[in-house]
Amino acid sequence: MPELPEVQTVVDGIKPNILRRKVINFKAYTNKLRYPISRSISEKIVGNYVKNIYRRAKYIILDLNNSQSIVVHLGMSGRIIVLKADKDKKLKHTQFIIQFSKDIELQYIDPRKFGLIKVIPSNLLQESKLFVHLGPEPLSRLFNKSYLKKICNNKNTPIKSIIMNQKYVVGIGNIYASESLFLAKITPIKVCNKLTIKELSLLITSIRKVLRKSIQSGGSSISDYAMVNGKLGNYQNELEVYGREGSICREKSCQSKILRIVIAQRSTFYCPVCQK
DNA sequence: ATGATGTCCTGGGCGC
DNA sequence: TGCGCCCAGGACATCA
Repeated sequence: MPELPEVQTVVDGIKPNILRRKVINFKAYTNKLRYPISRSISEKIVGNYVKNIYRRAKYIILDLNNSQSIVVHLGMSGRIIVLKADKDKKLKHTQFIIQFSKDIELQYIDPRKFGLIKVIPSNLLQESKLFVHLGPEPLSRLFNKSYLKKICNNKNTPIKSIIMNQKYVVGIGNIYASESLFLAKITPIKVCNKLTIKELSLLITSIRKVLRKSIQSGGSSISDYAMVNGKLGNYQNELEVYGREGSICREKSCQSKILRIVIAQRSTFYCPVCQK
């Protein structure tokens, strides 16, 4: 499911519900997501209130007043919903619940169990194993053409693999990689050291445009993603190439069909006419 | 060291 | 209706 726009939508959605609320209970319904769920989570978080909520890459971070941070990743199929905690009722595939004061709770729903939850001291987050290899945020100035050019210069990897690699730039997954490359009119198999600085610059602005637009739409609801109130995002209706294999390209006067190929084991969609 | 491949896990959709 | 197969938005470990 969740790439940067979806994670940002979750963060924006839970923020007004739990900011300054106190954690009063933590319950896990599985002992393992991507990693084992530590038994000490409860004692590290219960009784403390939420000071700040933000996103880094595809991680959701809740800073607590005791200098601990709750880190959540949604993996492929993770969702978070905000509920009134009146009935202690777990939904299908809920893997953990965090209860807050004033009867608010977060339920983490994840059928495939590829997500994670970890509590890490706030001041050690950046150097933690989860964060230390992360590249710049795509919406920040650190992600610019000279930076990207340097990365691309001595590699013959397809450009799509570069922009999906969290080491080089974070937040872009399979959907938005295809969408950004379409907007930039660059074919996803193009070897990255063949791209000119101009093309890379256009790719950067395209990535930003696609991500910003999707955030405004509440993300893409494909299969199981929804916003924290259960409403669907809308960006799935805006997708130009992702999931449109065999359909006609939407670019004016282009009659080509959208193709699907596999790059690094992942489905990749593009227009063979518009993208060079 | 880098890039390609396999793997964690479950469910939905399809063809037979 | 049921079974088996393929596919899925992520990210790591492992191997060449």
